[in-house]
Amino acid sequence: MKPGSDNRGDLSTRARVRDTAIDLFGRHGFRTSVRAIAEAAGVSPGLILHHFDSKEGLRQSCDEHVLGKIREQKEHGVTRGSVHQMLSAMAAVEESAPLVGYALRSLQSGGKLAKSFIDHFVTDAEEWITDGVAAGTIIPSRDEKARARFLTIQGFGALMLDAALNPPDDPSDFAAVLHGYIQRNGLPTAEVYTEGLMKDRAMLDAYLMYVTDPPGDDQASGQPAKP
Amino acid sequence: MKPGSDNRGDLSTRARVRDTAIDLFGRHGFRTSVRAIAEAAGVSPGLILHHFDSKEGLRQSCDEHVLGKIREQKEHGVTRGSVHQMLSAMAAVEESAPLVGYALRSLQSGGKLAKSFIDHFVTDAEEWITDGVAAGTIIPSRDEKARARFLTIQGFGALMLDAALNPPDDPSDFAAVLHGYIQRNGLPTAEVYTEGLMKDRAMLDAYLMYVTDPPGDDQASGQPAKP
DNA sequence: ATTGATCCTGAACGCATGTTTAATATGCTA
DNA sequence: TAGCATATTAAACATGCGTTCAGGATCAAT
Repeated sequence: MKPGSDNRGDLSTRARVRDTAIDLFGRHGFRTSVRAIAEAAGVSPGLILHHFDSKEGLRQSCDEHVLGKIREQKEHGVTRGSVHQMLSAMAAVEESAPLVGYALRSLQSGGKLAKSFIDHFVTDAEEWITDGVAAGTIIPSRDEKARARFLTIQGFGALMLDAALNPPDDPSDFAAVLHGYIQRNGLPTAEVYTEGLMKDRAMLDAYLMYVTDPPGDDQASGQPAKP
Repeated sequence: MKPGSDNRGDLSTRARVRDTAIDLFGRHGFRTSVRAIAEAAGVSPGLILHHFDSKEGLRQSCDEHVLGKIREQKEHGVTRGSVHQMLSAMAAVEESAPLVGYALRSLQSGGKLAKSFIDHFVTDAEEWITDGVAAGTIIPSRDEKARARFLTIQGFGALMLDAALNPPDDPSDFAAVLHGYIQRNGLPTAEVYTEGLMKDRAMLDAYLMYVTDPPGDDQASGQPAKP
């Protein structure tokens, strides 16, 4: 039926528009205009809405494609381990760098892809944490799932905020962004995760007591979470 | 000279416009239109630009005011301690809750206020960490300044990302946002910070070796930063 | 070759936005 | 009171945006 697009699969104009959209959205955020995407892709603005119905439809297509590609990379066993390792590896591959940029942007705006994206990495974290605990290299937790999610959110959150505060010369060079982050925070990260932060159990005990016997909704209570 | 505004200090129309701007910017982000702010403040759109020259000028005035108020709160010694503790305390006070909202929004867009805001909290963190180390409750670091910054960025970053991923019923109720965050991540936070994450020093040693003898720019090197 | 579907374009529409402008109201000063 | 600077408004302006529309180009099928 469709003469040019569906049978030729992903090499079509539609795919090209989607890819340049991913690239520009990742580089300059989601406020990038349809016209700008059209010009970069060498098509007319009208065509984009012919293919994707609306700008929102275009974003949805981008979301799906990015998530699919990331899942694909995982299947191929590109990386195992930490968030930053995987992102570094992906950003280093020329082809998938735009995907990383797009994903990070979508994290910032917290859409549906953001949730899927994080869930994906949480699952990943759960796996290598379980392995680590079994191997005796990682301390077990009272709630492994909560810790995996926490570590993932903490990792991405710190990365995004650090990048926002220390914008590199070329914000679209995500390898450089990662590099800068590790340079600034590598040592404290390693320290805190292997040596801990608090010397006694006062904070942890306070929290455990807090959940067992929660006080009123006032803020004058114990000190549940520290930094 | 100015009959109504400057001598009467901060009770003027100009101040009212600024305050409602802070409130709306915090609630709905910086894309809030000048017209919306004008309507909420009960003035005409033109008046806002008469007082602040441009929307950017309005934002700058908001930035200065928010930063000043936060500094003021610190001077009065309202709170000491972690990011979440201080934010909780501020968000609980009806009057200063909008300031928290505005500050978090500005963190997200990473402007100039964001840097000042973070710097402020980093300084705060340095203080209570130094005290903690002196008191023997906090483990010393090889680079105290870097760790203070890291912990601050990690704390804010995790909070912002968590809030973006789990939007509460009323995103403008920042006390609720904080509460939700602590509920989800309080335990793992306490765990990781008092018990650590890694059981052996392999990761830390790998990083220390990494900075002493940095490899090429490939990602196939050691494992500098973990999650 | 004619048809019909799809791809694609260029111009236009409608809307929201930041900003400007001309005019009016207000209140201090002389 | 007269004058003048300031506060304030309502309307218009200019721009960029997402989107629509009418028509042309391209290609498979009859």
